[in-house]
Amino acid sequence: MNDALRTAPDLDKTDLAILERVEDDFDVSLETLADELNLSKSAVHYRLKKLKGNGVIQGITADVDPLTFGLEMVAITDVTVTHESGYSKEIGEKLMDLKGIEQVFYTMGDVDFVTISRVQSRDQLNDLIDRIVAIEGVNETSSRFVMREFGTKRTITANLTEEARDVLLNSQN
Amino acid sequence: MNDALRTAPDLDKTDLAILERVEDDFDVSLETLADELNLSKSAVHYRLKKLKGNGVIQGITADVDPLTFGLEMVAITDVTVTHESGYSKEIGEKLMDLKGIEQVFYTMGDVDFVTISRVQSRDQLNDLIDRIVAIEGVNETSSRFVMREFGTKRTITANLTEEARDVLLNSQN
DNA sequence: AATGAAATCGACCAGCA
DNA sequence: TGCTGGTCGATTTCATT
Repeated sequence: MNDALRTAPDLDKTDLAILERVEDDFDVSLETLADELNLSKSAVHYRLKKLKGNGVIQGITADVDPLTFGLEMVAITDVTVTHESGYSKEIGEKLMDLKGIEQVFYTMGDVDFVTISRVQSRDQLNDLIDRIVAIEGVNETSSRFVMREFGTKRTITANLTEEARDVLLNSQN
Repeated sequence: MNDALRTAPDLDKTDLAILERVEDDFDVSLETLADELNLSKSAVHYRLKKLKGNGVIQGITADVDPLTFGLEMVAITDVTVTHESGYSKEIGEKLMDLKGIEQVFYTMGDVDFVTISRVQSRDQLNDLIDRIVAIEGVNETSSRFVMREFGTKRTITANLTEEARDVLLNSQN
């Protein structure tokens, strides 16, 4: 069996249906889910609890509007580090610790890190870049402004190919 | 007043405290929140409902573990489009519609789009890139593999600078 | 793994500061 | 407008199958 599926203890299509629903919107009543799936409310609850317990559902979070806080500017910044410094893990963590940085990726190739940050203004981005460069081992940075963000689709289930779905459902069920 | 704050109807520090909590973990009881904030359960509920109503909280979602579904490969892909095609909006939406693509950014500069995708394998990434190139108006692509992802900190409140906090709290309260 | 009943918690309402 | 306490409905738990 695929090593990557080791943490996926036999999900069936009911679990998948639940996940698809709550990943997009957790504010659905058990009754609605139960009706849709022809199950009792308790059964749905039982499965949800199990999915939380085994880590398939990692958490329930509220999505807060960035614009409410004036965070209207997004930048993608390439960060290169000095080749002597093998401290990629430490540098990555220090980048994550900076206020304004949302995501940090350590990549293959000559650009070492890619960060995505959300700030209020160009000044704030300049400050942020100063703090990036101040990190020990960081060589140089190069930033691009984002003009438009196409609705972050961070739903895992929506990103599954049909083949991936089938593999999952046929593995045990 | 800052135009960007037009949608932020006078939040006070209690609202901010609630947001910080539920943005990280919505699975916290009203009673716990009420105790922490020295408020009644009803008051917390009242504020939460308001925050949902005015769009500060955009939704409640379950975070699903990508590895459960074998989605262990992340790629950052630069997409350039032909300069004749002014259909950036359409192209961006078509990119978002592709299975595997999580985020799409339209940027300033010579690289037009940056996409972040999560797939199961190199083959799946190749398929995805084929589908990207097949989109009308797409010129060429260039991908980088992500070797390490430093914990996506997608909490807005955690990314606020002290100054931003102060501006918010002093604006009305 | 699923069910129904019992306990607990959240959602809503009327009234009040 | 924001809060309180109380009521009702939903969710969580548990014994049982």
